[in-house]
Amino acid sequence: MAELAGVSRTTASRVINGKPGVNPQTRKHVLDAVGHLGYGPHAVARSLATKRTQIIGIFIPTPVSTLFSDPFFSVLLQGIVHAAAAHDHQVLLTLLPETEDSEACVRSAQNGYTDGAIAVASALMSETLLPWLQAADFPLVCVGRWANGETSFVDVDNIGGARQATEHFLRLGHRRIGTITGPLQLPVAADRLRGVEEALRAYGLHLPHELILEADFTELGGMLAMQRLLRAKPEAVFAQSDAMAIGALKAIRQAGLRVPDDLALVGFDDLPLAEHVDPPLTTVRQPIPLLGHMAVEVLLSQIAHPQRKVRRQVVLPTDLVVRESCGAFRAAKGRG
Amino acid sequence: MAELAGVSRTTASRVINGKPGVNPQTRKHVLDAVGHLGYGPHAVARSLATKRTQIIGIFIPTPVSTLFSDPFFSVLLQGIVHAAAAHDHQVLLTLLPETEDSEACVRSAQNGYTDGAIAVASALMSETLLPWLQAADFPLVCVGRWANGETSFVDVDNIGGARQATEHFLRLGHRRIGTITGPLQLPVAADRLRGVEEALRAYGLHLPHELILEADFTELGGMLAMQRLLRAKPEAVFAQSDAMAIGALKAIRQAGLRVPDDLALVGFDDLPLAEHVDPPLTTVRQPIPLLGHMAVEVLLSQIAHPQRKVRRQVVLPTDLVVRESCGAFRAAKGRG
DNA sequence: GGGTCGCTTGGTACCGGTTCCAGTTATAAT
DNA sequence: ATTATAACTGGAACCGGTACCAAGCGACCC
Repeated sequence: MAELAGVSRTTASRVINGKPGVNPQTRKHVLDAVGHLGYGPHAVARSLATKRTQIIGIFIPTPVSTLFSDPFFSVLLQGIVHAAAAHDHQVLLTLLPETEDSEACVRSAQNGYTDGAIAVASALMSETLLPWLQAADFPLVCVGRWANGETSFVDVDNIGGARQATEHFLRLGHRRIGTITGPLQLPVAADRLRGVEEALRAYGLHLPHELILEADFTELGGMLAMQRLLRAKPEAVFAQSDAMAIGALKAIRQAGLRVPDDLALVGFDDLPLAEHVDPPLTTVRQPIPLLGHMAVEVLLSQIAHPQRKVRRQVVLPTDLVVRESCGAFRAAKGRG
Repeated sequence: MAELAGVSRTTASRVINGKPGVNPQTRKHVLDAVGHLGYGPHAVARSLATKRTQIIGIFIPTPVSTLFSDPFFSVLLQGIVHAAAAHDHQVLLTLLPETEDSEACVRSAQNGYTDGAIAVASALMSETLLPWLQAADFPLVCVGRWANGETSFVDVDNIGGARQATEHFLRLGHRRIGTITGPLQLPVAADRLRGVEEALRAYGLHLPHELILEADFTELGGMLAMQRLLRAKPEAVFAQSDAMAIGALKAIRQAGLRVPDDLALVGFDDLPLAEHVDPPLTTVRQPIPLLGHMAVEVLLSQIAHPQRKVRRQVVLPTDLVVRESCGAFRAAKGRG
């Protein structure tokens, strides 16, 4: 122990934590000793005493651990890790075990290593785990809107983003607009659908049933949905994710049609992939790193003020990134 | 505390850890109490006593934290997290602060929260941090070969993979083969270059200087390198990463040439992106999730047997994934 | 010169587990 | 009946820090 080199551990503790009320000479003496024998405080012991670990958890239900290969998640994670580091916190990846006993699951997650946690919204999460976590009064922030008003969340403006995409189509002259959605029981999918409907309604249009295809956010799902959607002969298609848009692209090409000449296409996310496909994908960009930052901010403020029951709910704006697949450049050229 | 519900905490501890020597009736009694008041052991306190946290760290120097958006890293991380979970461990993401005082940096990383760590090889890591970590006798496994023989590592067979790609070109009849490398001071880049040279040598050929272009593994770097490489008029090009191959693709197209008709191209990694570009990229696949698994296995065995100084070094095989960009299908069609 | 105050410092309990050892009781052996 | 032995349980120390409180000490004031 460092305090062998001079003083009592109380004083050593004061020096190391930079607390006031220590003689400058004593302080220097302690710091010398610290430097001399390469001492570093033992974080675990400190946590036990202070009841703070400076660690925030990320809860991932095992069944959805394919999340990792989702670029959305990667970028989100990067944002979270950076924001956490800026606040002197570390990030613990916690895989929630697959079990029907969600109470035990929550207990194991809330094992004391984390001061609070961030969870990515998913059907699984919301149905089984969230209620327990809330009941345990554990600081938690969801990424993605969560229907229950009790929980803090950060989200992007899904309704607005979908509306932007749809309005873009409408301005380009398209009227028969189809959409490929995610699982509609997820708020994110329902919101994006609603955005499409709102934009159409503002133009006095409505979205007929046969132009809505429900899929699962994946590329394969997008391809299958597009194959069915083609029968309804849309002029333009808004896919709720870039992955589905890319699947749709394949289906369209297989059907012998061209994008954007025969069919305009817009995605959602702005994955790095989006600008590399052929044609480059017009898409709705989400400020994902910012989303991660906000999640950390909200979580830390909740940890710092556990008594304050205010749950903060943050919604960030989206941008439409216009590339080739929507046909806007071609239309402009034709006009100009 | 749970032991208020019956017995001493010693006995409670025995029950919870499933140790022998407890009366079945007492055991049941304790378990009832545990279930009744929703008790879960406090991981931090346990760690303090046992000196084991069941957490493995992943060390990421801040300057290279763009790693997160690298699909290689995402998949690796997924493999690590899964393997760790299978051994009842969690994963802590530790961003190493940017500072020239690498000793302090290492001390902060080795703060007691982790039983050991996995680090992704990088120039930065190897030059400054690794020596300290080794000196501290801290269980550490590198992903990517590390020149110093003292450290455990897991890696893929970079030499073999590059050889596979080159032999593929040779079998297709190409003789003037160019290559775009990563930073050659990294073992991974040097190895892949060596694989190319070995394959050529087996055919009695050698690699002239003007056909080697050093880049930085990124798409932009690949594009710039390809622009210069085109002057040497290669028939086929092996890029040491898919990202660079994609950059090369752009440069080739800008130059008015077609792949694979005018120039055959092969990458390395098999990113998800690889099959979506046009033309789909022939590439050398790395077993990345397996790499993560092995890293965890090696690390845990090292943690379990700290006295045994044997550093394990694992090298996994690679596969050539043949798609369109190498021209093999076209060649076969032409022949058949 | 004695009392108060402020600055520094050390003593001690505590966080919530684990571990070692001693003690208690029941059972078996002599 | 007495003692050895085994099975079970509890007491106390310990892991390495932090927090609270008391005490030592010189300066200052009256």
